[in-house]
Amino acid sequence: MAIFSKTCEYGIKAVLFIAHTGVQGRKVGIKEIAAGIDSPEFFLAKILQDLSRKGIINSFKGPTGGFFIDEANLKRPLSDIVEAIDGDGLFRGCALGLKQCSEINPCPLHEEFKAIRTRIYDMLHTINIDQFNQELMSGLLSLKK
Amino acid sequence: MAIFSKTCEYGIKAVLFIAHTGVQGRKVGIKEIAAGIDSPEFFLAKILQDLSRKGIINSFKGPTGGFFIDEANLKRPLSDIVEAIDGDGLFRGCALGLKQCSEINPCPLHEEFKAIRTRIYDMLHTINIDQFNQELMSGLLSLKK
DNA sequence: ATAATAAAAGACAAATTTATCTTTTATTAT
DNA sequence: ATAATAAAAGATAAATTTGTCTTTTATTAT
Repeated sequence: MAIFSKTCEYGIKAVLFIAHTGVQGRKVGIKEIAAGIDSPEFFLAKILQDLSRKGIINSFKGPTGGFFIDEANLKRPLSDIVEAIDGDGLFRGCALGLKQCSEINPCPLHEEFKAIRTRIYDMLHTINIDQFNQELMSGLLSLKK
Repeated sequence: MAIFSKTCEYGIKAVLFIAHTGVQGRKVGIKEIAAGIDSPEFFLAKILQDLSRKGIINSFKGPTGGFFIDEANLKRPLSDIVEAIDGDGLFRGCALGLKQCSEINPCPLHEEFKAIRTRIYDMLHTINIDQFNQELMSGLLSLKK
């Protein structure tokens, strides 16, 4: 198992890709995004539609249309994307899937996972989308392979 | 998304349950385990067969048969179970699923996830199976609900 | 030896995730 | 107005995960 679902992996990569092309004030089409992050085009389209409907990314139809991310959305933490796709199970759920796991009714892993959950939570809430633009532009970071 | 797959959640809970009944030098049948951890019986059977085949837990057929965990296996770290079921993606894989993600070809989340991966790795390798027996026996920990 | 017991193995099915293709709608440029 | 473009929406399907049931094999007690 990976940390995120495939859907979420594609979603995050696509959002970072859109943000980074947006630095040039440029909208970008699904084909270019899919190629840029090495993901199945039609599947990614579905994911971006979903994020778009939820207002996390922005889009226009028609010629000169495409996806982009406005100022407000650029400031979003990564957790917004993760939550929209995978939910909050990663940083809120019980490691053993117990509905009623808590401080007073802990599962065996409760204490040891607490710190990790917090850590993941903090990270996803601290990082925001435009944070990587600089490094992405200069080719220091990879979104494919 | 949860941290572990359902299969892995059931697997871990079952192993802890078997270990804890084993304290009384007692083998335990699939029905009792499934009831004890609130999991689908036949599905769990498959999981335990797999762990048994891999030598991570022990079993005997026939009357007086059942599952148990021998001395050596009780000393195993939790990571052995997780790896046997979910693989090592959780503490080794790239957060964005990139095959070639590394220090020299990092994905955008590489640096920030490094610490978390290490943390999860350490935790799963530090905890061993019989570690919870005391608290499980005294009812301080929950394996169901 | 035989019947009873319990795990192992096999076969199948539902549910979910991942992926593909087609049609529709909104927008732009001519 | 019309044609071209690109996302949105709809429909379908493959693959994987999760779950269920039946048959076989090993072991024990009678």
